[in-house]
Amino acid sequence: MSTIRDVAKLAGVGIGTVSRVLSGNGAVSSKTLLKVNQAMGALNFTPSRAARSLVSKKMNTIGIWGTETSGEINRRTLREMEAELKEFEIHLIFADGELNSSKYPNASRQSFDKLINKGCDGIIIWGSDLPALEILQIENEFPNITLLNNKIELIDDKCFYFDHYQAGYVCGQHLIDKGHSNIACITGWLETDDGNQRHQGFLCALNDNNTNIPEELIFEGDYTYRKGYEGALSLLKQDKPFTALFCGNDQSAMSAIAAITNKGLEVPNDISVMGYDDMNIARYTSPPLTTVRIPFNRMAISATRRLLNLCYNLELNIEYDFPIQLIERLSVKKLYVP
Amino acid sequence: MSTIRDVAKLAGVGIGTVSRVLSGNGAVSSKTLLKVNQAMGALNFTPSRAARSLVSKKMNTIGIWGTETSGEINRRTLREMEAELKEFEIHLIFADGELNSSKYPNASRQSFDKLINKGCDGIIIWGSDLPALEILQIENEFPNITLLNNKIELIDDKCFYFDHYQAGYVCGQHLIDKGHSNIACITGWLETDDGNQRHQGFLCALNDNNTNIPEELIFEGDYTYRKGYEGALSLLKQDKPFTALFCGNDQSAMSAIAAITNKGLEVPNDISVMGYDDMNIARYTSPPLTTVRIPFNRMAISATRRLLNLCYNLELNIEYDFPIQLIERLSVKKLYVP
DNA sequence: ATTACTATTGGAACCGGTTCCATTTTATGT
DNA sequence: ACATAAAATGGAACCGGTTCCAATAGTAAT
Repeated sequence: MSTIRDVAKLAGVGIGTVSRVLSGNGAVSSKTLLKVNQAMGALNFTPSRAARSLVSKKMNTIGIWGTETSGEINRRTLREMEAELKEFEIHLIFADGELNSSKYPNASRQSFDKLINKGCDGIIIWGSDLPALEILQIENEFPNITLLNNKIELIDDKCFYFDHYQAGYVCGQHLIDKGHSNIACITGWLETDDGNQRHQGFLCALNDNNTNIPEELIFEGDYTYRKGYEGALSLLKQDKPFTALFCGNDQSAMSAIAAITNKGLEVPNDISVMGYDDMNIARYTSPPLTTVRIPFNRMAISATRRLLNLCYNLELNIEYDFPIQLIERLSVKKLYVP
Repeated sequence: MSTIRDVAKLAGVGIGTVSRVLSGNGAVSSKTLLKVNQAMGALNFTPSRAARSLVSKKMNTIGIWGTETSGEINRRTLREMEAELKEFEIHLIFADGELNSSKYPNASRQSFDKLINKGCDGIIIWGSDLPALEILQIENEFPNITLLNNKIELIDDKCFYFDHYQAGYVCGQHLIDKGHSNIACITGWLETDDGNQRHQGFLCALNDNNTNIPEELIFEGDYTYRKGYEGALSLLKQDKPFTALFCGNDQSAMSAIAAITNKGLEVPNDISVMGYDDMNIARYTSPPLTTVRIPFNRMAISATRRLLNLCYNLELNIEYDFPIQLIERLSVKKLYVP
């Protein structure tokens, strides 16, 4: 609990000098530097975050806002962000994601206001829970934000997103390339932008290959295990047979596989299944899951760094381009086409 | 950005009065109360966390330390803790769990010191990564800690753990009750206390029923999908046939099922598999997973509340007893015993 | 009306840093 | 050696709250 004044007294210098040593800014002679460092060591001195924040008007804390902070992928990502911030002694806090803006129209603004005012220096908005207009308003009065997995043209330099449209296209094309023409799908959550994009990209790939997918074989999911399971059962009940199923994420793909298997059918012999995300478990399912890998960590790191640059006038490196990767395993089978 | 002095000026009162209104402590006449509240509203005043922390010497932040902050179960739990803390406007931060004390002998102490000194008012130590002795030392100079999923006799009132021994016993007994006598297992991570306990409890149940499990049918896992998969393959390669497999957690159970299925065997007809944790996905696997549910959320909430009580002199309700729940699904089959 | 006591109120001092300026010390040039 | 510029240093003032005490207003009792 020693203060800068204790250090100054022990070292026989003024408090300004100690402060200079701490920040490394002003000029300090090597002799005094040594004295001060010794004193700090002897007193086990650590500067008070609170006092620093009070004068610097920086909380050295950034917040994350959004409901997408669940899911295995996202947790892995949070870890990476933590690591990135630790170096700068910045804290990461969550800004409750339960407040869904559609359910509580004003809740999001309120929780933002709280954060913005005194809680943290910047916010990473994860996902597209908030309407673009609202985000733009927020950005206007509070420019220290960064978007992760969301895209708004007007503030493109603060957006770190992935081309889900293209990835969806790759998935569709892959199933076509494997000889499938009767294809079903369980979409992601279509109320989110990325869920929509990957679905559109997927449909476009089919269309470009003169394959069309009947309405009955499109099941609207929401990324959960539950909808994956129910979706597969529902699709199987339709009259239209299909040989391949594209799912909006790995979770629904996994439970869809379970449903198919429980119905006595075999993956991939009867039905090929393709996922999206490449979760850890994807390689340990039965059969191992063909999926597409999103470089989520790199996106998150860049979003974090951009925010650090904004908040603390740093110039950390950032990337905006995130290539996808098709991961072929065994859940998609090549159809023999006569 | 308005301060308490701005509010005082606008309301025509002294700063002390505003402070009294803020804290709700001192006596304030209803007239002034109204004036001050109006002024605060007009200025959109929010008190500065930094200034408050500086004088109160509380950071209004608590930390989580431990490698166990991964895994679906744990993430769900973190959410609950967040919610609990939000009410008190306390922030939750992570104290890097990568620093494994065995890998970096001093790293844990160092990162603790940092946190303790100025970072946060209390710490929840999650899991048993740190040796008990070290925890006791820490507790000695820094009493604001709480243990989650770890037990140390001397500070039992700060420990919130689950009786994994008993749960392991229940699992063993369940397999026995279902008529199995040739049982294999893929353990959890035996270097952790809870992994060990559930294994011992499991063995004890078998032993109490005059069933013994040969060395070759015990595969030492580590909770990962990978070890579950490899473990199942390795066990199948042994010469000893078995009809049931107990896994240290759901993740390894799931990948074990995948391995068994990939080898052309059927769960539960050829081999019954039992998990441990009851992850979300457990009911959507094929077959749905028989497992045991740990009331982790409730444990975490109590650990959090206990810490709040310690740090901020509150008296929130706490519970210490956490019953388990056997969740029977379809991955364990009743054997016909002649 | 006066006294005695209680309820309100204002604001100085403080928490532990940073900033900035006046002052002192040291270095450089002639 | 002396003038002068440059480097190093000390500490007051400040950030925005809380705490505490002296001062003032209000109330009841005599």
